[in-house]
This record gives sequence, structure tokens and C-alpha cells, in this order.
Amino acid sequence: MSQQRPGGQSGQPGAVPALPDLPEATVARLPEYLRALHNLAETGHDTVSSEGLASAAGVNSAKLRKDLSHLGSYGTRGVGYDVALLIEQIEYVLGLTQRRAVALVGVGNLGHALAGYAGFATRGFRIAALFDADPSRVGERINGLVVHHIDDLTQIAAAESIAIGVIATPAPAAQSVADQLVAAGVTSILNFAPCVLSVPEGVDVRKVDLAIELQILSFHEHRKASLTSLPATGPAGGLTALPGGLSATGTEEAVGT
Amino acid sequence: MSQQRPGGQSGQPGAVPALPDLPEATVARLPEYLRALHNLAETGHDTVSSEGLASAAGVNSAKLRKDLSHLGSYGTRGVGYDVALLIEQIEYVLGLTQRRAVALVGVGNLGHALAGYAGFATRGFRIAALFDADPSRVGERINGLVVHHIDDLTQIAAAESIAIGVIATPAPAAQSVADQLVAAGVTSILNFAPCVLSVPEGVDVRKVDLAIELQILSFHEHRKASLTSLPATGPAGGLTALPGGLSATGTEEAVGT
DNA sequence: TAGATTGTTAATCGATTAACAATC
DNA sequence: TAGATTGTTAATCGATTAACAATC
Repeated sequence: MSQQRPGGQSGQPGAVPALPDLPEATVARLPEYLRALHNLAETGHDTVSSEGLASAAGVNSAKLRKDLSHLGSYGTRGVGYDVALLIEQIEYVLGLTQRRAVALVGVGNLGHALAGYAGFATRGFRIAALFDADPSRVGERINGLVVHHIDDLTQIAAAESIAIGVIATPAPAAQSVADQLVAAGVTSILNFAPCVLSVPEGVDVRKVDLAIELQILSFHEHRKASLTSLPATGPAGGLTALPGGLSATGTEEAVGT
Repeated sequence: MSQQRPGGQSGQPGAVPALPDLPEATVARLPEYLRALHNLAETGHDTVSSEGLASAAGVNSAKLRKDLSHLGSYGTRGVGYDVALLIEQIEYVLGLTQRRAVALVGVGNLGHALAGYAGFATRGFRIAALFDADPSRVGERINGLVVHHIDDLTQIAAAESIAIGVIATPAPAAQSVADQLVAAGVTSILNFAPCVLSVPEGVDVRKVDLAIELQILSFHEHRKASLTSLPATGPAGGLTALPGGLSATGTEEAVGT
């Protein structure tokens, strides 16, 4: 294992290993595998089978092997995967060999919590700057960082080599913040504001909407209830409710990603 | 419009309108349409075309029409959709005609912020109870709610008719909390802890992992960089960098949902 | 060699999309 | 009627899955 650079299957001498063009669904699962692998490494596992890693990551083993095969994988038939090597590979593909600098805009309720979220630091990121539009918050110190005014974004983003912008403002402010991030050269945005952002081509936006997650769960609650309580709402008797309230939902556990 | 119950296409007299069995991808987009519709209603629009609603929700119009057709939709050819009616329909399908009670477990950094998140209240939910395992936090008052000890969950969940549990604990505590939620009869869980939960059939789990979102963006940053800066890392000249750093990424804007 | 497990194939499934007939 | 726009069809695309040959 050691320093060996993953992805070097290409025969071209001196060529930079091109990043494989992974399916989006695979990209979304690689971080999950990475987290599971770190857990395994910490508990003293040097090697893991596709079955073992899949169950630690909550997927089936066929999917896991298919995903890893896109990396040009380095498993050993009859043995499994080398945990440390696979961590290296996935971190390389995800671009986590460098710690990426994150700018967080909006230090209200949610932004405040994100500024203090330890999980960012332990998983490859550095919150490098905080911003807010409210002058009364500028200068405030959160978790060792000073809150800057949003108008200083361009200057500070350049100085700190910001790679990713996180928007935690109210919805009405979000588009303007996105525009400012883009103008400052940021090409990846994580948006917590409940609104659609319009950005130029080449800029990636991911969205996290907490209420939407609850609404999706609400649908499934509603559906489960409509399956078990139909007779109760109808005029008279009929089907017996299923024992224990268990059911035949299309996608029971671990819906979505 | 008015009180008319949506979903009544079934000819069976006296039958409760069965919930349509929607594709998961459609379910995940309905809340987005709902948010856009509320915006339209607030800005005085009575009617909207599939084109108009689609662009407000950030999808294409074919997808929107297909999604709405699963509801047995009520658009008018040549005119569009009645905004108020469509809001009613989607809220009905998502089970938002009743305000659902949410229990939040873990009032640390993130949990504290979630307890105060106004977006839950405005979009169909009521945070009904807070829990923590740390005795020193029990009794604390957050946003008008007292923090209870996790051991009181079963009793309080029943009293408050908790429909959804939100886990905002550290990862090592999450599985045990999930078990307690399930034991208390909760069948929908939103998990913010970075770990896989195992739950019985019939229980729905959705996961929000903030670091994973950043890692997915990191992959795209890495890929964009590998496209434009290949010549710089190679031995000598070669291809010219694309002007403006724009590129041919597979999925540029608004990746994922 | 025998047993274990990967990487790949091919079949299946679900989601997306463009095009257009139906119809307001 | 003419113009607009839905709801549906059918083609395409991407993701999932089981099975198994390759191979350690």
C-alpha cells in the first residue's frame, strides 16, 4: 500500500490519472463507504469483504462491488479489500487529499450550528470564513472565527482559497448570496435555504431542505395509515388490520440518500 | 375547488380514496412543487402552467406533468393548474392536512438549532417534545419547550401522538435512540447522525449527512479541476485551459435532490 | 486443490424525456 | 375556430440486481 497513487491503470507513461467518470448514484454512496471504512480501520480491521463493507454501509454487496469496480478497484479475489488502500482510493477520487476550505454565509439559527459542527473538520473540510449581511452580527466571534460582512466575500474568498460555499440564510436572501459566491469564483454550493437557486453552467449546487425531508416521511406515514386503517374510516367492518402495524411499504427501511 | 376531496376518481361508492402508489422520485419532488405553489399563491397567481410551475421548482415541465399525472391530476388543458386546488391536492397526498408532531432527540449543537428552526412550523410540523440523554440538559428550556430525559420518551411520545422522530445525537448514541423511538411506536425517523440505522420493516428512515453533501461537492470540484488543469500537472504544454473555467461536467447545475 | 470472494455480465427495473393527440 | 396547454405514449437512459466466471 503506502504512498502508491491510486487510479494508475492507464498505460500512458507520464499521464495524470484521469478521474473516472462515475455515475452520480455511485458518487453519492462513496462517502458512505468511506465512513464505514474509517469505522472498520478504527476497530482494527485490515481487510473487509464486499459483504462486510456493504452491510456496514447499509447497501447490498452487488451494488457495492459494482460501485467499486468503477474506481478500477483493488480488491483481491478470495480475500476482500484492503481497508487502508480503499480509504486512500476513495479519498483520492472524492478530492479529499486536500482539506477544502468552506465559506459559511448566514450565521442565524442554523448557520450558527453549522459553524460549530465538528463533523466537517473530521471529514475533510475546514470552515475558513463566516459571513452575514446583518451589520449587528459582523465582528461576532463563533468557534474562533470572526463573522465578516457579506460584501467582503470576494476578497476573503480569494485569500482563503474558498472551494465550497454554504448558504444558511433565509430564502429571500439566498439567490443574491449565490450570485455573490459565484462572482467570487466559488463553483460548489450547498444550499440550506428552501428555494431554487439559479447558477451558471459549471457551478454545482446541492440542496438540503429539512422540511422537505419531514414531508417525505409524512407521505409514508400517511400511506402506512391508509393501508392499516382503511376499514375504520369506511362505513362498516371489512379487512382486519395487520398485526403489529407492519406493512408492505414499497421501500421500507433506509429510504433515499 | 372548495372542500372537494382530491383523489376521488375511483368509481367505488363510499370507498375511501386510496392513496396513489407514487414513484419515490415523484414523492421527493412533490414538496418542492408545494413550496413553489405557496410562493405563487402569495404573489397573487390563481393559475399556473406546467412550464411556469416547473421553472419555479427547478425541474423541466415534462417531469412535472408526469409527476402530477400520478396524482390523477386536475389541470385544465389550454389553461394550466389552479394553484389553490393543486396545493390542496399535494398537501392531502403528503399527509399534511394534519399537523404532525415531531420529537427531537439530542439538543446539542445541531439539535438546538433544529429545535428553533421556523421552517418546520410553517410547513406542516409541530416540534412537540425535546429529549436528551445528558441529565445536565434535562429541564433546560428551548424555544418554549422543556428538554426531557430520553427514558421518558415512550410515555411522552404516546401523550403527544408523536409521528416522526428526529435524531440529532452523536453517532454512537443514534442506534440506541432509534431503538427507543421504534419501541415507542414511531415509524418515521429523520437521522442526522452520520451512521447507518437498522430498523424493523415498516419503519422509514431518511438520512441527512452534512459532511457527505460536502464530500459529493468535493468530488465535483476535483473533477472540474482535473479537466481544466491537466496540462499544468503534466510534463509540458498540451491542451489549452477552457476559458472562464466553464466545462462539460455531466451534471452541472442543481445536482441531486 | 478446494473454498472464498471479486469483477463483470446481462437481465430487469424505474426514471427521464420528447413528442403529440386530446381537449379546454 | 385557433391557440394554448395538459395528460399520455413510447423511446431512451441510468441504476439495480442476481448470477457466475475469473482468480486469489
